[in-house]
Amino acid sequence: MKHSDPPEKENTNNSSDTNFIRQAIEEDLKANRYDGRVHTRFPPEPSGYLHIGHAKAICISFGIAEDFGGLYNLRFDDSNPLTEESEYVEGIKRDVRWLGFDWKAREYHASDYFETLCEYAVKLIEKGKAYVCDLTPEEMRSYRGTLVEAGKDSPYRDRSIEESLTLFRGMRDGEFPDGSRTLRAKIDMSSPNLNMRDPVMYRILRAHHYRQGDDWCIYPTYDFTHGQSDSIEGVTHSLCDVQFEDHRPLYDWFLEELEIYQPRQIEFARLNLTYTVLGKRKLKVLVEEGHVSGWDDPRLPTLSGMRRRGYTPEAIRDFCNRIGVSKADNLIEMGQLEYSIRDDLNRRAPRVMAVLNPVKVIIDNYPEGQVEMLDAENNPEDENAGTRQIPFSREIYIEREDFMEDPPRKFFRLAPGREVRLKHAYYIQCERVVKDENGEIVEIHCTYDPETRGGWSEDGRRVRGTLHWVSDEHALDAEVRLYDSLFTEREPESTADGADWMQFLNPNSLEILSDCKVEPSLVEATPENRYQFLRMGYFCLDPDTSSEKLVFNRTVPLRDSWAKIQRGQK
RNA sequence: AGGGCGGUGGCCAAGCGGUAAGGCACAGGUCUUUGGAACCUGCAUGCGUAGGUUCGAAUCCUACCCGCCCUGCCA
Repeated sequence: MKHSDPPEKENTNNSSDTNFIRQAIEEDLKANRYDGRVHTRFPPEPSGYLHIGHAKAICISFGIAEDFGGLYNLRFDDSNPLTEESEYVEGIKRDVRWLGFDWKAREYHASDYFETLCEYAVKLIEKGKAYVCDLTPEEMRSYRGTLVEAGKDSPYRDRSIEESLTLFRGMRDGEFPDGSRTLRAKIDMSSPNLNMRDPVMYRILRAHHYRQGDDWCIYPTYDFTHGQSDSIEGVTHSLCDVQFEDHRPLYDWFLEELEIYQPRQIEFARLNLTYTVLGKRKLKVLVEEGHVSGWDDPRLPTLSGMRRRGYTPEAIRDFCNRIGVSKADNLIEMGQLEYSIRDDLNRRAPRVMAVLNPVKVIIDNYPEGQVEMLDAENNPEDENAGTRQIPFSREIYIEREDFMEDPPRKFFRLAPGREVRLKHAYYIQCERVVKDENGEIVEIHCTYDPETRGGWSEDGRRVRGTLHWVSDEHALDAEVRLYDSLFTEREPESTADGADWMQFLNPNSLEILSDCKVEPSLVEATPENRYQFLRMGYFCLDPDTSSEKLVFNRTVPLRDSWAKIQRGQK
C-alpha cells in the first residue's frame, strides 16, 4: 500500500482532518515507519449491539484508513464465550455495512487465533515469562495489592518452567476444574500499573463458544488476545478508547517478549451524549428489563434504534466528523446530533402533508362533492424532486394547534375572522366554530377565495400564516410515534447527588398519536423513505406498519421558533 | 495515597513561541407559499490557578488546583 496524498477533505466544517491521530500517522508515514502502510481495525466484542459511540470509533478507524488509502479490518474480539453470540456478530456487521463501510474480505475473529495464542503462551512459559498459578480468585485479589500498595508474588511464581509447561498442557487437556488454575505473565507485582502485576493470560472455563464450539476449555483473556490479534493482522495503528492507555505497556510487553510485529496504539476519548446512556451494559439493562421495546427501540442510541427512528448513515457520519477527536472528556449535546440529521434530511426528504392532531375544517362556499387535484412541489431544496398532485375538497383537516379562538399577538395562524393560506391550495377565512357539549371544537367553518388557487393572490394581499392540511375524504389514517429523550437528566450517570441513572428514565419518552391523517401519496411509503411532514418534522415509516395501519416515527422535529416565542411569553 | 491521561466560550474543537480558527447552541436582523431552510450580524482583552523564562506565552519552565480511568480468571 503506497501512501502519497494527504487526506482529502470531505467536509470543511470539521476538525477531523487535523486531529492528533491523523497528525501522528502523517509523522509515521514521513518516517516510513510501517513501509508507508496505514492499516486500522475496529474490534468489537459480539456481546451487544453497536451504538453511536461505536459509530464514532468506526468513523475514526475506518475513516482514517480510507482517507490515507489504507486498509481496515472488522475483527470480533471474541475471547469470552459466556457473553458472545452469533446474533450479535450479524447485528454488528449489518450496522457497520449500513454506516457505509466495506471491510471487504477482512473479517476476522480473535477466536481464530486461539491456537496461535496457545503457542505464544507456551513460548512465554519456556522463556520463563509466564507461569501456572494455583491461587483462587480471592487469593489472587489479595496478592494483587492495592492502588497504593505493591502486590505480593504468588507462591507459584517460581514454579519450574517444566512444571508450568506440564500444568498448562493439563489445563488445555481438561485435567483441572474450572477456575482452579490460571496462566499468568511473570512481570512485576510491585508495578504501579496494576495491569503489569502478573496479569492472567488463560483461565479454565468449560463453556460453549459460539464459533469454536466445545474445542476449548481454556480461554485467553482479552489482554492476552487483543494486542497479538492486531499484530497478527499487521495492523499499523490500533486506535482505541483512552481506557486502554494503561494496557498499552502490557500489550507492548507481550509483543516484545514474543518478538513479533508491534503496531502503534493511539487512544482517544469515547463519546458521551446528553440525556442518554451509552454503556453497553446499561443499554442491555434497558432492553432486558423491558424499559424499551428492544435493541432497535427508536429511543435508544443504538445504530439499529437510530436507523429505525429514521437517522441516515450520512447524518451519523457527518455528526462524527463534526464532533472531532481528542483525549479530553466530552459530553456532546443532543442538539449536535439533531443538527446533522436535520441538515441531511432537509436536503433530501420529500415534503408531504400530515395532520397529527386533526380538527375538521369545512369550507362552506366550496362546492359539495367537488375534488380538485393541486400541484405540490416535493422539495423546495431540490429542483429535481419534481411535483405531485394532492386532492383538495370541501372538508379537510388541519392541526388543532393551528387554530385559536382567542389568539395572542404574533399568532399567525387561523382564528375567527383571520385569513390564512392552505399550503398549495387556497386562502381561507374562519367564519365560525362548532363545539360539542364539552366545549371542544369539532368543526371550523371557513370560506375560501377561489381566486387564490395555488396559494397566491393577484391583488398582492399578504397572508402571514401557511397551514398544512389533508382532505378528509382522501386522507389515510395513521399512527405517529413521537419521541423525547430517554432520560430527563442531562447526565443521568453523574448527577450532583449521585443518584441511580435508572430513576431518570423519562416517563414521556414515547407519545403515541393514533388518530393522525396523512396525505394519500403515503400509501407508497417504505421504511427506507424519510419524509418531512410539512411544518412538523422528519418522519419515516415504522416496520410495525400493517395493512390496517400505517405507523410513522418522528425522527426529529423541525426547529420551532414559534414554540420559542411561546416559551418566552410565559 | 500510587500510576496513567486530561483541563481553550453554554457544548465540542483548532492552535505546536508571533499576539485566540471553525462548528453546535444562543441573541438580533434579512428573506420566505414550511414560524422550516437560506443569508447577514453579534457572541473568550481570554486559554484550570499562581509564579517564572522571553521583545513576545494557550504554546516553554516550576508549583499547586480540579476532573476522568485503573485493584474481573469481563472486554
